[in-house]
Amino acid sequence: MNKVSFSYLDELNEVQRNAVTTIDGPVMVIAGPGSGKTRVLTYRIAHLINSGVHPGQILALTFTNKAAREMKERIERVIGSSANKIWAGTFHSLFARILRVEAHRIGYPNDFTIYDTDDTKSVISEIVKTMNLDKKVYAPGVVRSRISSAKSNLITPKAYAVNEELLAYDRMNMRPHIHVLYDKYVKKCEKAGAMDFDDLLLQMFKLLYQNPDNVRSKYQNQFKYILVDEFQDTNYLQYEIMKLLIEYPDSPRNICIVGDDAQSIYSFRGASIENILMFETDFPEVQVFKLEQNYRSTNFIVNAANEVITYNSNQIKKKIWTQKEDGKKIKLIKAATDNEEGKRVSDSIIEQKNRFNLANKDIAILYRTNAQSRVFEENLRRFNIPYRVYGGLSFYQRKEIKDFLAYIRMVINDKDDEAFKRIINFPKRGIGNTSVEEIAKIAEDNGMSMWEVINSIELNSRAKKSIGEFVSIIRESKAKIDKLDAYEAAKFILNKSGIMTMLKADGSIESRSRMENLTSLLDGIQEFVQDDTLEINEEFSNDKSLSKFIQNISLMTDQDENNADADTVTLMSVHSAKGLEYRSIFVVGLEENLFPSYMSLADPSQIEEERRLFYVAITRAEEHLTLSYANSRYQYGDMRFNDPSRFLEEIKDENIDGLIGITRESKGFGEPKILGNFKPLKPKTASLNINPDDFSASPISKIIPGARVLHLKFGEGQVLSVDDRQIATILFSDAVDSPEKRIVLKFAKLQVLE
DNA sequence: GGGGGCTATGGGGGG
DNA sequence: CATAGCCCCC
Repeated sequence: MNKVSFSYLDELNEVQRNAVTTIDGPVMVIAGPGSGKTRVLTYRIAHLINSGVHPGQILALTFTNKAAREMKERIERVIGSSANKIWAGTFHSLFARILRVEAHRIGYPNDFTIYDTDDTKSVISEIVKTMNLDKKVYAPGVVRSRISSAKSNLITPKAYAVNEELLAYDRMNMRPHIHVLYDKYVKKCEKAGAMDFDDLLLQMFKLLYQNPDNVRSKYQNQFKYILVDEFQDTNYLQYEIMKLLIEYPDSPRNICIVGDDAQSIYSFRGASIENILMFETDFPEVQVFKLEQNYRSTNFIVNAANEVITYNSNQIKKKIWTQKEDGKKIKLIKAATDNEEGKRVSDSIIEQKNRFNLANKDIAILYRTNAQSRVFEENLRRFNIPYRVYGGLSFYQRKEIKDFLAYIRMVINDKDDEAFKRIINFPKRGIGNTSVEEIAKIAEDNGMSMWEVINSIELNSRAKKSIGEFVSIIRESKAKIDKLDAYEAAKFILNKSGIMTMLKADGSIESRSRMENLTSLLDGIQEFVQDDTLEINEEFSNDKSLSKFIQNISLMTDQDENNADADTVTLMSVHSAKGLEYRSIFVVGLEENLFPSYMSLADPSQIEEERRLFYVAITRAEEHLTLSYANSRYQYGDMRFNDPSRFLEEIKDENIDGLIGITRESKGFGEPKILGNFKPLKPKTASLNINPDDFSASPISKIIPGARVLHLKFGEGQVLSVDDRQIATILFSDAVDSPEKRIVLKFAKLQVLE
């Protein structure tokens, strides 16, 4: 029955095997890209379980939802359904889960609200306004990041107020009052029963550190084995939480950290490479395993990665290597404009699919900023290449979804002033800014929530009647949530809110899509109600209330994962590509000011982080790596000109193939004139399967009317005519859209068939 | 006091 | 290009 099999150990190389089987005491795995890190992690967990560890005693922490999901899936494949007993997930989601049970011990309600970045910024703006500070100087984003990094370094508002270094920095930037804002912000969140993303860590720390009712030992006993993925991305606070969980008298200190300093790309949110050094000091008995053999990429790609990273001065010495063949050289696409870049990349994707028999899902386009996706989306659509965009504005960040969720938040936690402000006058019911500010002021002065104010204080605002309407919507909804299941309750609230009525009345295409989104959120809630799979810990699993549903929604940043197996090209930021691999990778927008980002140019350490980011990007590729840049692009509404990225120069020429396509010396405006044929292809174009080795382009002089030719993209065709500009009209009978194509001979790859 | 339209400004990455 | 803030009219 429970036959224990250790056969998976045969699939590992020696270093990997040692990293998997050394289960006692602290272990550090330094894992280069493609070195089988995830395999080591999953097999290590499988090995723990095979060695008699109960799955519920394992805590496996990751940074992104995507990494967590992938880890869980892979563990399940190895050990079966008991995998769902493992505490595997992101720091934020697992700590939120614990705090949902324990928060009352540290003065928070267990059904605390989670503030996302927008909520946080809005709270800060409010404080800046009431303090009569300049909102340009105290931009909410800037203030938020100061507060966030204070929290990440365990600096309380009190400590901040006397920390000369921080104060001096703020004075230098003409923001001497940040410590006051920090203090007020924390108090406001506490009063609203809300935690921001940093609080999920900070309050977890507080819980373990202050140790009410000896709660710490409960979790120390529960988590006998701790694993941390992407350790180079942890911040000080996360490190301290780990230590509280692992360090106690006679602790076996079973902690395994996995990471790669060369892939540290999150210092902007407080991650610190120093944690790796600190770990070696705090756990001197640590056993270190270095995984340097790369199983992912061919040699040209590995070489390029090694070359690029040598330009960084701060790094743990290691060199990745591969036994694979040289493979294809790196391709470079040089475009005149961002739009041409989009076209050439799409063009190149079609060519690769045909020449190398790649599926769409083997291909990913990686960019530095999410805003770059638009041009690629447009062009991929034009070529009828199915694609999927990760990141950017997720489903839960859409306006209509946030509005509806704000209603639900209000119904569940009426102290949630951020939700209150969002919906008090949405849909429009005649309660303007003046009234809202009056309510906010009274709330502030009396230490009440805004909801309490409108329920207890007679306002002289003439919006009184409308406020009454709002109160009854929320009250009636409140009366329902305990009687109905999450789905019925949500449907009731949505109806009451009037959002749907408003959208229906509007009738625009946009409104219709908003209504669809709301309906699909309701579907999601229905699914949640009917879902019968068990969660990690049974004490959490029977709650089907609406409150339970929305509790972790702020943490759900990924887009719907329903069709993860669909055959689509993937578009995403380099950050979210970490940990993934594709047969073919396009890294686009390689220009100074963009990649590396203009934000990083002044600071050498930030340039190094950009370089690590580039390192991450190129090491995602298994066989094909294409780098592209544009001489000019539209940014912030007008045309900008950027130089090619310094990172391109850091790759030795011997690893790079010649240019693809036109080299335009002129940095002119507008569309390049000649770009081949960009009419849309029908989807599911039959792959032509032309072996590139059998293909050799013929000289232009051979392309004459009547000749039979082979084209890499369009297959076999017959030349009808060639005009004096050397443009041939060719009949491709297999082409799905229009069989007749005009081909510019100067750029076309045509082979004359005898 | 509230709502709609126009102008000015800022624009990174993720939980 | 998107959003916030401002002005002006209802």
